[in-house]
Amino acid sequence: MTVRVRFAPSPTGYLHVGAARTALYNYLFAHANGGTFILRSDDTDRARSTEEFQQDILDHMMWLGLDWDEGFGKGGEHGSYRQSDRYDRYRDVAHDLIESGSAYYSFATSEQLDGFKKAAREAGTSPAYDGSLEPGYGEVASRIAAGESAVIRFRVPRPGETRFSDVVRDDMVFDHKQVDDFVILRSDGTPTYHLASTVDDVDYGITHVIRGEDLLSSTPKHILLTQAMGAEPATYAHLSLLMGPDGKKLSKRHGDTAMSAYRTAGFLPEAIDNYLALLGWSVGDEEDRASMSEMVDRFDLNAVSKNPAVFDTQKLEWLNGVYIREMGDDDFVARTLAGVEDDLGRELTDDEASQFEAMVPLVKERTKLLPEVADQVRFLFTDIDTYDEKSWAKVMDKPEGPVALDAATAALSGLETWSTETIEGALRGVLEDTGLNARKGFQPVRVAISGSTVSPPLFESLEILGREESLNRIAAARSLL
RNA sequence: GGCCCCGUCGUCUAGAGGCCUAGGACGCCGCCCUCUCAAGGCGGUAGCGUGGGUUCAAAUCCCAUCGGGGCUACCA
Repeated sequence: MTVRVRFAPSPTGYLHVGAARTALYNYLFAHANGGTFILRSDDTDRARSTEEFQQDILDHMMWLGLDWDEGFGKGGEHGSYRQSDRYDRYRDVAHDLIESGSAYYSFATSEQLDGFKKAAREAGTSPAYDGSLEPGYGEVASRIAAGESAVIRFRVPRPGETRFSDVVRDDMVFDHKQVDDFVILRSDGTPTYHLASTVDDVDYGITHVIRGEDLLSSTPKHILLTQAMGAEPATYAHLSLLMGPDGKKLSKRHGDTAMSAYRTAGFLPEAIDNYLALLGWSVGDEEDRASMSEMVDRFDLNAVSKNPAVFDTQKLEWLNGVYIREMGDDDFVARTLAGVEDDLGRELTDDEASQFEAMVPLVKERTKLLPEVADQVRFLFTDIDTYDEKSWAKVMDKPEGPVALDAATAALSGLETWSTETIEGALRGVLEDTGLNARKGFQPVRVAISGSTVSPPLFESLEILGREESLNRIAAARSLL
């Protein structure tokens, strides 16, 4: 049997990190088993679905490298893979189900239903609607004939129970007393999620449904529906939910849940994929690092954890730093140059681009998030007209400030060749001459050329900045003392 | 309220009766390296929710309890 899995987000919001994790696990499972990963658009909630959300989901799936083999935007044997294009099919199924007695027209009003649920709650019994509020056969026929609108409900066989073996949760059993005669077709003729999703899973030959635990209690409905259609239910796997730092389901109020926020914050897709895999699965025995292909090789749905996982940004940042450090210099430039230019508000000249490239190895290991790059190299491309206040106070407004700058100027201006080695030699000489320790002797120079006590390594920075500019900056700072 | 799921360091996890005086990773703390900041190296901190069983032996099995979460829509 060829594995066919699907990720079926509703375009009612931006791609959420939790949804991205579900997509990733589907992707890993498909690839680990030589299967097909399908993307579907479950847009039956026409009021809340938008093209913008749909596009955001697509964009970020691609960005994360979660490319799909078949489905939305890519096509396949099953049309557009967009549910709103298949209303006729769902309606047909709903009516077939009425024919076969598995569903019925329901006239119960929401007031009646509320009363039913309230009574059940007070009595401490199951609040699941059992169809007991419906009119008799004859009346249904005449009311339909009279054109009265009704909803179509699935008739849950009672008594009874549905059993299934969930890949991550093992044996599950649901008493039908607890499951509603749920609506499959709304009064306006559009399908509900339960119907559309189940019909598609059947029609598309989905073999494994890997989704969030929030759908666990709906699974009996889907299985019952599938069986009523005369089909074999898929294998289900329900992933635990992602939690916020407060232990509650991860949501907007925990800050950023939209994948786009992480993208703009400067996270790498590789790092996010790796991190998301860690949330509910162990990538290796003593290692948390794994590339997509390594994850594909090792992925085992049975080994996925049942525990809900807290989304911890700190570890994500650490991983991001790891990936940045491992990136090739060229790749690093490609991914950060635009951000640097954006920060400057202009393009870099060829000479400046060379300076930037020279700085890359130094900057790479000091970067956790991409936008931090601009902060580190900005001093190369802009005049230092303001110095960081604390930095200035800490090293310049001290007796060693002018001493260090004067000595550095003397030592540096006499240099024949301007290189990291000669610069270091000259400045080390300053230490001996002035008796200052390295910290006191070097920090004033650092502030003079970069504006701050924190910068990339000093000697290299001086070399890259160039002799003339370096000496000018030291002189400018000195004149302020 | 009803039904369902889950419960190992602060966080993510390894652990499927003796290999566990519970391992790894992030974080945090300290030391080293060092021109700042990082990175790196070394060391440390911290956990089996609780109470009963079963067993020669339990983080691992059973029961109860407590705690957290999900669902309970003509949303998905």
